[in-house]
Amino acid sequence: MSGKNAYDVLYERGFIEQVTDKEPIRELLERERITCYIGFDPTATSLHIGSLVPIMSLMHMQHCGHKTIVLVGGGTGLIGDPSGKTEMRCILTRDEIDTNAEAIKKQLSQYLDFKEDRALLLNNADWLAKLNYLEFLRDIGCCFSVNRMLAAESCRARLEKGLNFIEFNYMLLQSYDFYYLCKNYGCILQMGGNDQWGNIVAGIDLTRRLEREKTYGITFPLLTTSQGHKMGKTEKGTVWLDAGFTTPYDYFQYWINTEDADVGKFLALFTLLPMGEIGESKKLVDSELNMAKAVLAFEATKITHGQDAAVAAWGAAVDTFGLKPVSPGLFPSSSIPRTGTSRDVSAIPAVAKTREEIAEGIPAFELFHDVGLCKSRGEARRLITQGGAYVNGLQVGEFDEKIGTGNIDEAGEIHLRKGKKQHMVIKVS
RNA sequence: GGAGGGGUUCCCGAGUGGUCAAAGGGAGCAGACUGUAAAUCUGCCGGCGAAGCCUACGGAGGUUCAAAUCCUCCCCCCUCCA
Repeated sequence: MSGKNAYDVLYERGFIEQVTDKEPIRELLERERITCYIGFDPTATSLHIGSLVPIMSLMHMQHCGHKTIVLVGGGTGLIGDPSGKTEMRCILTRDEIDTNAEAIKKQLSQYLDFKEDRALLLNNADWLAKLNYLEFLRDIGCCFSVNRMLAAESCRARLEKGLNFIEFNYMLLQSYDFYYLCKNYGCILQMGGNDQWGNIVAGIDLTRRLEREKTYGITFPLLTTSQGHKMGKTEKGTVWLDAGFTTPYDYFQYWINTEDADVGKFLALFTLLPMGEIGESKKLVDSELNMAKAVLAFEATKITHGQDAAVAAWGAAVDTFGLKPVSPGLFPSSSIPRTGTSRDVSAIPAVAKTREEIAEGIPAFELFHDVGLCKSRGEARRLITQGGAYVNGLQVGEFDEKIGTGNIDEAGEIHLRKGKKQHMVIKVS
């Protein structure tokens, strides 16, 4: 076993909401190299920030020497987990799910080491799809008490709104997964968001009945920001882990805009920096906290997109927001650049235009819409009228002011800005 | 299967023939203040446009000069009964 006890690591970093048996789990993790698993729903071709807590927990488990199984819910995805949702989710087709499952597998290998079976990627469609209904009912269904299922918190919430049979069955399938993984892969710990508690406990019960095997569960807190907002949602929509959906620049910006009250918590959850250094940063007050936010943004971006992309996103922030360098004494383990300005603006969102396209000048409101900064021309007009639009740092006075070749700077670019935070560069060729 | 209640703009939720692009709240955007934070205050908040036009109140028809509002049929959801 390498270094620290995985339970202690998860606990001190704020990952643990509930545990089935605290001391036994701790001792087990101390004593043995175990196998644990977390399921991910293949609802899209990329996971988003909402899945980051589970992903980080698996990284910690792996770093502590344990084996991890990432279970892509290719089979359960056909059903849709009712837990934690107020409405039934739209059901995807088999093809969509297979495509998504593949993409997610690939994505997760950025975070976990899959070499030499240190981590496994499995798809529950491989066993769930083969199940025979009558056999399943006989062998598995008989182990479940409907009374108990109805009493579960996750179910009660949905009982208000209505819940159909396919969803009600979800718990059996997830329980079966745990049993299957225990039997075939020796997996004895399931983790997941706190909304999974009922499903996890049900799986533990099932495994004990069928295999006479003792298994365990851990749940993570369901994060909202201090404002009570859902994690990972911004004006631009979901913050994805895929660079094609959410650029490293936007990803960095998401984290650096963390509310003051969340900085310490997020550093612990979303970076791999030592807790000692994170504790030190608690002394930062007022605007000094921005340094901690920069480190959070940098480290989080690095984990998801790599060092180079993180440096570029940081450079863009230095350039456009005058981000201050982080003091050398703070977060010594972070690889964030410590010195001066980079003038590297390559990470700022950009669009290309030719000289001909703008030769005659484009009315500002059309340009802001065209470039994607505003959803419609009307919105662009409002923006400009309210004084929130800038070209090369200068406020646009009239909504139909012509922007053209005269606005190109020495670097061959035109810088557009919406409000304080949203930048866009037009590269003119 | 029977009875009743519902489906309204991103969300919640008013609105029962014209004054409704539709109250109010939330979210969101912009401005002021700041630290790319929070809180607060102000403005905006369907699309295209000069007036004006188009698209929207589950779906399809109909009545009417005029319908989110009335009628018919259909779909979906909830509650109670079986």
